[in-house]
Amino acid sequence: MRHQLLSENERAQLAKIASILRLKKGEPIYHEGSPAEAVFNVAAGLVSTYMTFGNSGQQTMAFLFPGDIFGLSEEGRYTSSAKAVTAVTAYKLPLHAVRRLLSTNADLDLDIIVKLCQELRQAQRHAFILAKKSPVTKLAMFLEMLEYLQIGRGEDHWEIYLPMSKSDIAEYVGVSLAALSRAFRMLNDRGVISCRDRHHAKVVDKVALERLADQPA
Amino acid sequence: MRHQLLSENERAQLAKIASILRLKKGEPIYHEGSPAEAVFNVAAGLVSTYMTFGNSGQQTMAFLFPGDIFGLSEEGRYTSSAKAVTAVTAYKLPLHAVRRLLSTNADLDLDIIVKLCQELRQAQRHAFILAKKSPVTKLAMFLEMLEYLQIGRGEDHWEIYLPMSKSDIAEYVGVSLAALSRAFRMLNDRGVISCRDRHHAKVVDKVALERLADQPA
DNA sequence: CGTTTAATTGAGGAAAGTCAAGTGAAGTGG
DNA sequence: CCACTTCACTTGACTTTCCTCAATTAAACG
Repeated sequence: MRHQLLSENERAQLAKIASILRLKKGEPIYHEGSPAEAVFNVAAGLVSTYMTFGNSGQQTMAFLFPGDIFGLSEEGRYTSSAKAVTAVTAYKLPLHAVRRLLSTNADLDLDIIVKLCQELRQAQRHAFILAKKSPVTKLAMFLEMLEYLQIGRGEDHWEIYLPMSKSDIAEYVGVSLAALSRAFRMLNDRGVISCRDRHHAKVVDKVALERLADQPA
Repeated sequence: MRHQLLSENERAQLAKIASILRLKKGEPIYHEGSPAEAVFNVAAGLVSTYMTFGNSGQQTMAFLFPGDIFGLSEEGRYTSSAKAVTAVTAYKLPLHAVRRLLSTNADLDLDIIVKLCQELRQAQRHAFILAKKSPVTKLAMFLEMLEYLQIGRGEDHWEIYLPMSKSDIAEYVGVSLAALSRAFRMLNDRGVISCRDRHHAKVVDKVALERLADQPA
């Protein structure tokens, strides 16, 4: 069994102070810069956090899967915006209640630290993807990352599940939608992956995928 | 007074279990994938963490200033390599001792959580820089980031101190050294910044710098 | 079944990367 | 104190590649 952030007991405690959110696809959760009143815990579906450029366009900062926590704030304000990528169920935990729980329940701290380390590594992985120049390399790394996370969640992994749209992926890896589309095509044509439909891709040639992901640029 | 990660009391406790490292410029500290035995705390100088590509070249993941902690590991192995960018003094804290301290000293947990949140935001900022396409925008964001950190450390900030070389910056923001050089030149020529020497830059036109940093691409 | 959204594909232009040569500064030893 | 070596950076010419824009096609949704 995989490592759970919270024990059953802890979950029960949190359930008392949490409210349940049910969100439709595309629905906003909070906006960058607005007062941070709560942290969230994804129960089902996919959430993304993103930062908007002053003018237009946006950079996706993270995808949050079931079990993930989001709602990081700085000086009482959210550092990024969040929205539901698919239909989402999430727990909303008021900050004051979380603080109270943290101060009385010492065991919780260690779990939180572990979770934060995971998120930190995740952010670094993301930075690593963004640093690459070639769309193909970015996509290869992204697919490997999703596969890795999927395994970590203990789900089936004979094929990779992609809950988000191609433009969502494009905004996460930092390329244009057109370039991402071409990258997908190239992986398909070369027999590296095989797409059953828009949301399911199977890795056919794992070695080739790794080789592409390890490219310097 | 700025927020300190550790109280004087906590510092004293840590001092007992820490060994002091003195490193020359360029000296390696640990290597990606090697067994993680300790975490480190920068006392003076500048450290960088980086990941190497299978073939050659490397991506700088973070710059660590005095007060920063580094040595993040996953499954007992360091997730990146670390080296001294300048001459460095650092405290080396054996993992077993840190664990013991954490389990007995509850106050420490909260400080660690705060610190991890800071690092997480930092990693996200880095990702944001890497996502930009224009070298000028990347450099502008990098300079703002350094200024911000410098203020956070409570140091003078009428000019920005750049301990690292231009190629170090280039590897952090993800552009070629040539492109970075051109970006510096352009900020200078347009009167946005003014470089006293290789390691000191003054922001002349803060508004223009912000405008450049806020560009979408 | 029609409408809206998502994705593909093509052509053209802008921009950064690479390569390579040259310049400047910093440190070294005589 | 000054040549000499080395390292850090600059600058130019050329090439590659991705982005932009736009026109189609395909898929999802009511």
